[in-house]
Amino acid sequence: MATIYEVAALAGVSPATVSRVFNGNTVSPEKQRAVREAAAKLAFTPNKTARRLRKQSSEVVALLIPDIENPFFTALARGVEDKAQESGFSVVLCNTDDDPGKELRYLQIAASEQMAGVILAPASDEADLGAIASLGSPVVAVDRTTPYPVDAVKVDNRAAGIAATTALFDAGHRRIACIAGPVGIESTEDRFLGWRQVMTARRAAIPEGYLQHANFRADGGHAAMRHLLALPEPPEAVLTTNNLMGVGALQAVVEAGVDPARFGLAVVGELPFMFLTPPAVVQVRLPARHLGTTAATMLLERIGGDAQPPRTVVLRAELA
Amino acid sequence: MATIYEVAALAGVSPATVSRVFNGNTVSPEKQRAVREAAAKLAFTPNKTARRLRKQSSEVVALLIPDIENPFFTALARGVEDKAQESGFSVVLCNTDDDPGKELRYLQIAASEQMAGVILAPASDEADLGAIASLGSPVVAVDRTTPYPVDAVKVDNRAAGIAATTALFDAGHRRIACIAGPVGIESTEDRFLGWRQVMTARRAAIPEGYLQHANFRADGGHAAMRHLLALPEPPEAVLTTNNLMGVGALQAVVEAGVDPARFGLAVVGELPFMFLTPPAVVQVRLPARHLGTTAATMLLERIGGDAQPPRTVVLRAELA
DNA sequence: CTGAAAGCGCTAACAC
DNA sequence: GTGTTAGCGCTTTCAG
Repeated sequence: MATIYEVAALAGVSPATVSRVFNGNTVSPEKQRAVREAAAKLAFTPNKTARRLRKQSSEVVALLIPDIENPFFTALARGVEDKAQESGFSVVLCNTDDDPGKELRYLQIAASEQMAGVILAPASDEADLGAIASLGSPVVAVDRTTPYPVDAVKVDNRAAGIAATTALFDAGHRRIACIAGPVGIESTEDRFLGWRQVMTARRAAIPEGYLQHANFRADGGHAAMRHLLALPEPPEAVLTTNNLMGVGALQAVVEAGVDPARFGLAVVGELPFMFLTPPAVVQVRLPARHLGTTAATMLLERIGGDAQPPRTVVLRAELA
Repeated sequence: MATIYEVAALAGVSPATVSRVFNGNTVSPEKQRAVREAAAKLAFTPNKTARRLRKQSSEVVALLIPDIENPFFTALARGVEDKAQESGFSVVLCNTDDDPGKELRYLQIAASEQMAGVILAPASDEADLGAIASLGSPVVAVDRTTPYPVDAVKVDNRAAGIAATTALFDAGHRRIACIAGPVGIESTEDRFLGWRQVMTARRAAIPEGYLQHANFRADGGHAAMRHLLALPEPPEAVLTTNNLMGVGALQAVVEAGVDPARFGLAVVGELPFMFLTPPAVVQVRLPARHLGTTAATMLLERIGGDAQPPRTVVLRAELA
């Protein structure tokens, strides 16, 4: 790897001039050319590490999400990467598994690698953004918000819950249960509130046991659905507040020998590669990728020096 | 962010000693303690950038894959991240979209960021590993191999094709078509060869048009399947050589009003979240995550100085 | 076992 | 417009 000094020597200029050429500063056309030629000859690539040490910042952002294998976060990640890439940024992927410890460790790495910024789907309200924030690196929260005054991009979860539940009503169902995520997680809580709002507005009873709190994964949805189906008066329809629980719930329905197309299953989120026909599951599509691009855009603006007060942008989910 | 000098001053030692403490070198217990205390008090985290500049290497590896939204690569990525994380490495995610240009650009970034290594699912045989290799950074190819003498982890694709086709035979099908990926891609080519081998061995005819080459995505599989179904003598079963084409093919089957459970569809790869019952699609599970952990393990060994000649490890796929 | 000092490659004042 | 120079924070000889 050639250095700026070797290029300078070959081009007959000073290192500073080489640096200027590669940073778009004013340099006379002749020297400009000489430098470029020399650089080409030596296959010179500026050493980003040295630059980073000097400038105290890099073209790398961290993306902290619970699990890249959740299709929702996969799409989100893709959106982030696309946008970052466009602006010459790289993104380092961090699976937190919703573990505050892992999250914290990654946040520290982000700081010590002087990453330019962080996009974070907080594992908990306790996410300690203090360290990274005090460092001056911008943070944007995605999918979930945090108590810290940082930018955020989220979905209108309440509306999503309402849309899904309404669709179930419109399909003729009345005895509608809800499989919600763990208590205390904002996104799922809001979706559940949407469900309850519709139920109340439509004067539908909510029998004992119709609200299930499950873990956020497929096994949680599966167990909850089995439980619901075993009730003395089982529901005729169910809303799950995220995609993975929907997967588990659907599995339980199928296993129970119930025709999923007759049972009313609605999920907030997408079940990728669904082939049941006619569409047996009501899905409220979350704009996952768009969430990612939006978050990345905001982060890049902050990195670019934008200093307006923290914004929260809310994206709408869409029934489909 | 406190520096090593501030810690040194507070602890009453030299910067070198602080460095030694944080690098596990021999330091007397008392100074050891003094340094740790001072570091804790100042919330000191070693600056990785400075260390990297000095040591000419980092704890970051690049992962270049076609598309994180392909569940196969999602799982692979998860495996890589898990393993890397275990050893204190971060991974930067790069979607090449099978575009050699993008691939090259990322490879250059990897070099100029002095990343410790690269895990690459090569977009093409032309992947220019020269630059990165000459830099001394290890590379391991994953899923697909390359002409360069680097480590590789792949699947026994021929066996996977054989297993899938055999399963179709065993289910009673004889007129079996194959939707293969683009020509020239090793993995898909081997799977297709597995199909042909079984067809020949079993003396099954391969009518005109029963071999379709499609792009690697769902729309490719969809179009190919429509084409097959429109044949004067359509096949009674079809093998697709990757997951996404399988998705498209299944969609086409369903759209054509054919019961997928009666039609014989086999795919090399996994269709995540399949709920058709009874299992309507033969799937040959690819050990995607394992591919990732294996690749990461090999890469880390190389980074650790392992200098044995390049190895290729072949993982088996499993029918399920 | 420990300290002093010399860089790693680059950028940003500061002079000219 | 261009060169000189002083670091960015760390690791690593080299002495002691």
